[in-house]
Amino acid sequence: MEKVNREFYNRNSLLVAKELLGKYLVHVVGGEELICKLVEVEAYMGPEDKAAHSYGGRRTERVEVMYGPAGYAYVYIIYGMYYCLNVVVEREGLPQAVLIRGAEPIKGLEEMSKLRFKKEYKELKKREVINLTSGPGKLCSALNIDKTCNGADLCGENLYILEGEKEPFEIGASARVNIDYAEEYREKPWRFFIKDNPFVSKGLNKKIK
DNA sequence: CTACGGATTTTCT
DNA sequence: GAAAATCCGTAGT
Repeated sequence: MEKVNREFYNRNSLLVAKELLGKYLVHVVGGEELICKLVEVEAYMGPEDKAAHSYGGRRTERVEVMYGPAGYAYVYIIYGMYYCLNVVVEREGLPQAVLIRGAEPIKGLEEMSKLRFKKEYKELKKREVINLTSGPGKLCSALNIDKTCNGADLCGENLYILEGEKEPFEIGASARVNIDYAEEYREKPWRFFIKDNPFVSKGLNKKIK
């Protein structure tokens, strides 16, 4: 399977977000490949987007990596306890990113289970299986993604994205999650997901029209 | 299955 | 000092 190249990332966040669905996220941990299929993402559009960390061109230590070239990881701590993984997109100087919100475990299930619940995969309850990677903080825990991954080169050997299978699927769109502060950008349909996939974090019921 | 509140600490004002 | 791109347990329907 082919690795996604830098040109893919060097485009508009909305475009990249949609095309990331169905691709495989890989993190090599202790020599083993942990692999998940991306099923839910959100586009953050940079300076114009009131929901983005880089809104208004804000440039702090935390968001610095978004100002660099495309194809690098932006990892930050949320609510003091969880990590969120983003893919930096667009050209250098234009700070856009795609938040990875949900994924389906493909390979390395035992290791993911231990990282997240400290249990064997077969010991997991149904609810726990779904909770392995069905949220931004959850998938970082299962894939052992933390602050040390901030700035990682996605065109490198440790953390990267593969093209994935060419199976067709339907894409859903909705408003982004937990950005009530973003005023007129709150309702923008910039969250994308694979319809009917159980590892999508929310919106399986009423929110989808 | 939905709703709510608490946990916990980095980041920025 | 307040907010934050979240998660989990508990209680209720």
